[in-house]
Amino acid sequence: MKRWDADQESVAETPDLAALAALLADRTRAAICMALLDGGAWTAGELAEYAAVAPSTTTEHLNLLVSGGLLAEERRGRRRYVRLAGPEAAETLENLAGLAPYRRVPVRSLAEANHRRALHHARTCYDHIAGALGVAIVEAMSERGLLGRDDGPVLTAAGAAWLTGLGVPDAGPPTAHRAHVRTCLDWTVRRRHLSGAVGAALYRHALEHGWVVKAVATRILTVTAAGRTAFRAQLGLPDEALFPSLALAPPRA
Amino acid sequence: MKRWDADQESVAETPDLAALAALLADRTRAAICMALLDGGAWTAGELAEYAAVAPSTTTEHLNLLVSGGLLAEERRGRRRYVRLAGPEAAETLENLAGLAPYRRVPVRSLAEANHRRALHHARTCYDHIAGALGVAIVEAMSERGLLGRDDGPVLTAAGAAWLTGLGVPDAGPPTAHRAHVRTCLDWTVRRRHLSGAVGAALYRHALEHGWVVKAVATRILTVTAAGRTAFRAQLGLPDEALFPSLALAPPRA
DNA sequence: CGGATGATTCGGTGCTCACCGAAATGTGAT
DNA sequence: ATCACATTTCGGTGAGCACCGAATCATCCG
Repeated sequence: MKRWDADQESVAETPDLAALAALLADRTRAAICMALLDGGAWTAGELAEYAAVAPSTTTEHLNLLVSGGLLAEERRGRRRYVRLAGPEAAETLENLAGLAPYRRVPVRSLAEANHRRALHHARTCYDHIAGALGVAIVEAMSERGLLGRDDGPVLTAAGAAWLTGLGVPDAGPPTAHRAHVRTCLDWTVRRRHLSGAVGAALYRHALEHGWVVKAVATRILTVTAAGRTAFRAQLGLPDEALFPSLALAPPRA
Repeated sequence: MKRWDADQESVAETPDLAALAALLADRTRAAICMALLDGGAWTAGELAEYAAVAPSTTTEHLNLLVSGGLLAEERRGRRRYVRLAGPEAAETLENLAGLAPYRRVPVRSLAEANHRRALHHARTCYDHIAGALGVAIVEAMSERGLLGRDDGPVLTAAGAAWLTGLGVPDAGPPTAHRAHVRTCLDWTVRRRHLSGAVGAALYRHALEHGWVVKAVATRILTVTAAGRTAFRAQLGLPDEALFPSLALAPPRA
């Protein structure tokens, strides 16, 4: 047990909030991170095109994000693949996005408008389901007593039974690093959707059973006919949550 | 139901992550927010002195933070009081701080060293208890089966019974806006402490029963003799969690 | 009514940083 | 070997912004 010595060179450690925030304070870097919320690995070139900046600029941004611990990289041949560093990074991004102000952006083409509508309807959020579909799932589960009331992140006994009945693996015993069940603010609908280990397990289940399919290179999810049947039978989801054409623009703030 | 029209001026909304992050990307503004994590209202002058910048500079920072929605202000006479806008803002800050890298800062005086040690030992985090004491509470509650295992934010039946036995108000039925029980990363100890509505209720209880007292103008909590007795009897907390002099520097990352 | 105090406005300064293009590096394919 | 392709390095440029001091405004106090 050492005592404090006034003459000794002495330092303490504080979390450098500003350093982390500075990583996201740039439009281009923020856009890169939002794109990576699909959970996949992108190459530097893909991100350069997506963000509409020169490849050299992208390199600099990726260097910052990787050394800041937000992104993980993997070099394969002449390619540089980057992805989000982990679930904590993803959830922090989502929560931040839910709290952030909205910005109006012009929609330039019909294709882009359709893309946006599909995103609002159903998409992946790192490793779970977001968008109107994700929000509807949480609300249906709450109504049916599968989740603790409202946004309280509690999986009830009935909820656990429902999951095992579906054949969803138990999400293990709650792991050391990941909260069992969690919700995060959905940035399109401004309501909560299911994340955490249970959210991830449910998404995996839906994929494996063909309830939804994921388009390559985007985060868009499409609900299949089988999926509609399953979501109606299991959770009584309304049509608004099952058909992209019925998804509306988010309510004004 | 309107159809999309290609010629119509058309906009969509995206969360402006960069705008929110830019608010925190500055050292001074980040320091201000961290200071306000004590949950209290500070005047502009106090923050100027705390952050070691000119009053005029502080004004500019506060304008940005308030109009960005992170801070709420209240003008009383010639004073400008600011506080965090709400629990969501506070929890976002805490989570961000937990994910942020550490920065070494020099400790210039014995007083500052003592201050730091006290902060590490026990402090308020907006409206609940953080520091070694807060972490010890979570761990003791987990060991005793009052909280769902590990960091899973589940309050067990035994936990609910324990709280009512203490006379802690039920934290209401889980409110619409606030998660019932939640944990957030403690930036001194890098482990989780209890937040959410239950964490807040527990802190209020401890204050009202004189288990802890809060020093004015800081976030430091001092455990009283009565508090030591109570924490030992109720949770079996070890002395390390009850005496500031035994609080050690955080382990190296 | 002064005089003190807290906060704000404004002009000006220096630094940081996002960006690009051109050239260079390294890897894969022919 | 040679060409194509993905990425990186580097120098330079321009814009944004954190900061201060001096002056001003508003409020409280004697």
